[in-house]
Amino acid sequence: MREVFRRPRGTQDILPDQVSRWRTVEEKFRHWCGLYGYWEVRTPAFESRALFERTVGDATDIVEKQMFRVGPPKADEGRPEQKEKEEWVLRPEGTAPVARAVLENGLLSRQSLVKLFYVAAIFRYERPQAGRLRQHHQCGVEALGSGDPALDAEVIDLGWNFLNDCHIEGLSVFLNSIGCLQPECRPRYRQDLLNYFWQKESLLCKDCRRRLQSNPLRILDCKEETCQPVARKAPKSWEYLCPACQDHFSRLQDHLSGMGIPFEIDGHLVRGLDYYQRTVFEFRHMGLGAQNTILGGGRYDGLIEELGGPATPGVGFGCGIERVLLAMVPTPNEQEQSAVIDVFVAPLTKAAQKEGVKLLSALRKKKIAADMDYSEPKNPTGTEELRSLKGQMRQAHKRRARLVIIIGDDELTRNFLTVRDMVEHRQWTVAFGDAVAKITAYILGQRDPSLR
RNA sequence: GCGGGCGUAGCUCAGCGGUUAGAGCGUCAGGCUGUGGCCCUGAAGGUCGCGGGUUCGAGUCCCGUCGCUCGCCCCA
Repeated sequence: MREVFRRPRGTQDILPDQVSRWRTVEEKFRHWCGLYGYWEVRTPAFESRALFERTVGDATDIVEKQMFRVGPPKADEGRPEQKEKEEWVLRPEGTAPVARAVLENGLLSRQSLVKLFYVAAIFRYERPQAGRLRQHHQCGVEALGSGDPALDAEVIDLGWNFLNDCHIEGLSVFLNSIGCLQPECRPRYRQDLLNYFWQKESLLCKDCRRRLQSNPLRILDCKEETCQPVARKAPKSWEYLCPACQDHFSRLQDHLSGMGIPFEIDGHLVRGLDYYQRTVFEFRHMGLGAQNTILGGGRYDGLIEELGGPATPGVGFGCGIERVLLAMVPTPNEQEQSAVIDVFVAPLTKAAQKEGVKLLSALRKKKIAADMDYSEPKNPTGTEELRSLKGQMRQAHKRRARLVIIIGDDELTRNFLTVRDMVEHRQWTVAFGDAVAKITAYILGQRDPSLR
């Protein structure tokens, strides 16, 4: 094979036979969001690099090495008069852009609680593997303006119902609280954790030693064999929660229990993004391989403030659509959803094709799904021949057309059309003049038998 | 950034170091005049990812390279 253009590493072409699966997931998500009172928002695919540095955290992997940079065109690159000193990146996550949009457009000055959802492409420069791509798609929700744990519960409940509606089996909910920024809460915990890990430094992997400086909470999460036992015996975050965080956490658990959502406390669940406070959660699916988190989220009460707005609490989650698709049990009829058409027009000569094309257009205007064969004759010069009737009938059958309209010399000279019902194996003729009306009526009658 | 596996037709894959590299599916055409599903026949389609090496001889062995894939890291 000659050299061809290939899609960029870690991206996917979603071909027609897969698109229906995507649409069902997206439609289910929109449906559930609607029931919970969330409104769709769409933000740009790229944002200021600083937005993510500030919110996600500049010591996180995402900011350190996973952001795709986008810049001005080559011709503009070195120009002194170029004003854009700002750096732009493809969005590596969904929450910060939504928070930015809420703040920038003053949505919270119109109402005290803003509930939004999004479906968006997310970009991260990583080595692809099963369930991990450089461009993936997330559907997510963000609820800003309330710190009530009932709102945390609502968000989790929404995710839970959505994923169950997608027929995902073997889903587990993991929950934790990483406290708040009050001195007696996370900072105190962090300090004790640091003391503990420094004592065990020799037992830690080299990444974790680095994390001692940058992000000690993440050591809890390390999968390295040597770090695991150390992490397991580390102080637990919930033992350090300040009274307010403790109350929040236990009320959330009450709500979830009341909603009948099974969950498990995971003291090692910290999540990689800096903006989280208090609640963090993940929905994991067994049997997805290494990347088994389908949905993840938490509370981010300091985020809006960090962006220069008023102190505003918020909760949300992001859910990986590709991972949902991997986890969904495929329903049998899902594969055979090739487009079914109502009418296939089969002209036998170029003269007949002129009539056929007119008929096609007229039928489609009547909302009848119609098509014909466009394959070019093998001998384009001279002959009047199109594809043989047999060939066209085969096409019609493959397209699962209900009716085939045959137009040949007989039809042309005597002003009628031959109509064949491919299901009932019957055929009849119709005068040219009322062909469109008759065919339309027949198809509508087939679709809804009560019209017959 | 680091490991493992794999690159043969559009797709899924056979192919013990030895002639002109195969199958199934798909595509196209035919099976007497203008009629579909099944069946039968035939055709098109491959520089065996690329480059080097070993050998009388390489799709097959070795090295490199690129790509894909799985895993580590991290995350959805």
